[in-house]
Amino acid sequence: MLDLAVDADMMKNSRHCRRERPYHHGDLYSSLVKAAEELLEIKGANALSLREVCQCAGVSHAAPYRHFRDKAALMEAVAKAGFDQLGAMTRDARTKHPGDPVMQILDAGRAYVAWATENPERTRLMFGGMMKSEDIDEDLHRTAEAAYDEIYRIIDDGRSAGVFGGRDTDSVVLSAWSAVHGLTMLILGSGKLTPDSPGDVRDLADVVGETMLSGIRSR
Amino acid sequence: MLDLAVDADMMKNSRHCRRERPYHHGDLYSSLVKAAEELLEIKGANALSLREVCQCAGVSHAAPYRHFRDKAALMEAVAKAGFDQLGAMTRDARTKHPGDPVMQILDAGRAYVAWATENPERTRLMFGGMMKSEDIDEDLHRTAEAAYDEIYRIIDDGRSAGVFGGRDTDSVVLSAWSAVHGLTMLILGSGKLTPDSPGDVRDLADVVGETMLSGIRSR
DNA sequence: ACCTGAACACCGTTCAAGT
DNA sequence: ACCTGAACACCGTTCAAGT
Repeated sequence: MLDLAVDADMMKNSRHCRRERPYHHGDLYSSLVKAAEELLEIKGANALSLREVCQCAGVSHAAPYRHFRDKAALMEAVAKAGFDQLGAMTRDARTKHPGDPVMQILDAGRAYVAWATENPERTRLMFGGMMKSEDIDEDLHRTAEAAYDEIYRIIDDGRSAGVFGGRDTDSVVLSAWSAVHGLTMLILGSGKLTPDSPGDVRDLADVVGETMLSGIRSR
Repeated sequence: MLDLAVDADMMKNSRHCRRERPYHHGDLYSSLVKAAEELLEIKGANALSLREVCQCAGVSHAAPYRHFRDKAALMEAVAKAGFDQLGAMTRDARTKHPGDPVMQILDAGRAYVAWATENPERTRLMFGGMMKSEDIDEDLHRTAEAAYDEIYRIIDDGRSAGVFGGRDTDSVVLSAWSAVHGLTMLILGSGKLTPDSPGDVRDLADVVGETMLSGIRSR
């Protein structure tokens, strides 16, 4: 809790932090989400305070309560935006390689690992047990489900085409997703795996991706 | 932040919380670790406060600072104990099936997923990015490394025996560990995967384990 | 050597009051 | 309808003082 002056400067210079402030903000909801996303990656989940987010957005520390039930609800909105991006990227990987399920799943895996590596704190937030807690917004659940469905669709199409095997699609999805998600969390969480360039990240994704493919290909 | 009276009762009844308190505690270090482990699983990482841990251990909220640099250092000690258990379980899986690398890795995977499912908050602590931060105790790094080495040894022996393939042992370890760790984190973190019995957990571990084995077996 | 109690700067949340 | 300022109960950390 040192360098308060430095922190203040940093917040002024951050992209989503405003200097001028009319009494009515205009679009405080999405300003708070943007500011929270940015500060989350800078400070980490543990050190991020709602009051900082408010200062960054240029409002008093009580203002968010008009738009969010509490701090957790703001973080849910950040997580939802993340699942939206993840789902969109997976859909892109599918449509980019029509009729080629192997390239679809490999590309989706690369994108998954790359996005998570670039947004580590957001990824940890999304998969850190938040989804498990009782009072989760139905909206968030649906968005996460939609991202999952994109993976399901790649695997299911691949099985229909005879490219992938397995007893049922859910088992194959579970295995493939576990491998990619596991690599992701090991990169984010372990001191051992520390790729220092996007190329390194992609190499790791390909190592795990190839092994995963040998495991799910039809024989 | 409600039910303070209830929480106080709960702490009194918790296993590692003491009622009588001589001025000198005796073994405060390990009492704090035990209390932190227990309260961590009950309240979750976000809601766990050092002051609660102190109350549970029967000392003032300033007492820990004689034994730990700060709150993070106490949590590191909790994580270290977790890696110790994980390493021991993997070693058990190896020695229990001498000469059978397939059963060794399958059993180790089952134990990994089972332990994490029973200790979700500790697992999230261990793999939640803590290891990545700059000022990590060398002790903790060594303990985590020792747990990794147990997995490495299973895979390396299996490759020497011609049971597992792959270009090098590290790639195979990465693939196998990613699959098991990914399943683990999906169970802990996603709302989708919610096994409600140890049998269900084991079934999931076997689904992912079999696919992973098809991927790493020598062909 | 080990622990306490008061103090400090922070935090999330609430609510009457302002615009 | 939207935002502020003061207030409340908490929190991590420090430090002189007690045992």
